[in-house]
Formats: sequence, C-alpha cells, structure tokens
Amino acid sequence: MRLTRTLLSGPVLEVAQGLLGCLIETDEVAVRLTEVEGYAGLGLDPASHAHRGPTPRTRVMFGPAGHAYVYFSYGMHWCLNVVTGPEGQAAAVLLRAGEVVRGLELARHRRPAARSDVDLARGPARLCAALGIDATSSGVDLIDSTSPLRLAASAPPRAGLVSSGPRVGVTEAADRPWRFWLDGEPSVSRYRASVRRAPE
DNA sequence: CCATTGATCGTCT
DNA sequence: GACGATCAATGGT
Repeated sequence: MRLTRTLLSGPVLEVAQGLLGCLIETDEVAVRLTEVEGYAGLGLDPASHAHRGPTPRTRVMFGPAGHAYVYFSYGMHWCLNVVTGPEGQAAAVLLRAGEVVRGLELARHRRPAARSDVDLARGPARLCAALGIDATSSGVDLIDSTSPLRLAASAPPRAGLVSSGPRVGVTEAADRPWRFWLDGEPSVSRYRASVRRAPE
C-alpha cells in the first residue's frame, strides 16, 4: 500500500490489512510486518485504550493518522501502534509481529532471550525491543522520511494470504476478528485466547 | 507442543 | 487499589 496520510486516515480494518508486508524501520533495524490488530476509536471499541475519550496517555491517538502511539505494558514492556482513521476518532493498529529483515546483529543483541531469529520480533513487545522503541517514540510521524522511526510501503501481499481472527489478550469485545496476519509466516505470534479472571 | 506462574508499574477509578 | 493490547522460565505431555 502507498503510505500517504490520506490512505492511513481510511477505515482502520482496511488500513490494518494494508500494513501487512510493510516495513517499520529505524536507521539500524527494519521489520517486515506479519501480524497486526485493529482498534476502533472513541465509543466504538471497548477494547481500545481510547474508548472513554482522551487522557494524557492516549492523547496522540486523537491526533492525525500516521503517528506512533506507544504505551507501557505490564510494568515492563513497550508496544507500538499506528494511529489511523479520521482525525479525532482515535483508531489505531497495534503492530503485533514481524520478521527482522535488516539489522539482525543489533536486534539479536537487544533480544538476548530470543531462541531463534523468527522470535526476534514475534510479539508486540518483542517487536519494540528489537527496534529499540520506548516512550520517546510516541507521537513520532511515521510517514515523515526524516523521522527516527518510519513506515515504508512494500509490495502488497498476494490475494488470499491474509487471515483474520480474534484479538489477543483482550477481555472486552473478544469476539471481533480484528487481528490480521500473513498465512504461513513463522513470525506470527502464537494465538492465546483471552481469559477473564474467574470471580471468587 | 501446552499450561501455569511471577515479574513489575503506569494508568485510571 | 485493581488491572492490564506481555514475556520468559518452568515443568508436564
């Protein structure tokens, strides 16, 4: 897909699928995206961080498409979204997994726990670790060629190679099949159905 | 392969 | 004060 701001401002589920196969890259490391999840915005998606309206954390989601929304997860990890959809709607696409296609040595150094190269960016926090992403990346314009973190288009995936299913780890709206991945890619994270904690 | 568990802290109620 | 858009280590099948 062509990565113009206009295109990224389109419907979040279309944008999500279009991002498969694209690159997310720094000057040192590039990752080819194999798995993403769509999150609709304000009032549309109880699983979205933005669904109750803007807060200091989610402010960037309410801005223009094409910017990075980075959040801190479970007290330890960073995860990266691309803001999509019309401005003010706060839709976003979580980048869940990919294949490191440049900067393997540095990615391995940043991911010492990875047992093989396909594990380097298999999972949203692993992808961020491989790229060296932290809070300083939040708000970055991903389609500005001078940014330290950028999206780059690539050849669209062959028809029929995209699958979809429920999102990972969410307890609200768990039935919506808004996770998309490229069939047969070893870097796609293993699916885990979300589990709501049992009442006492 | 699968299931379970501990780590660890920002965010929002 | 409870809860995560997670991961790695561990132990069983």
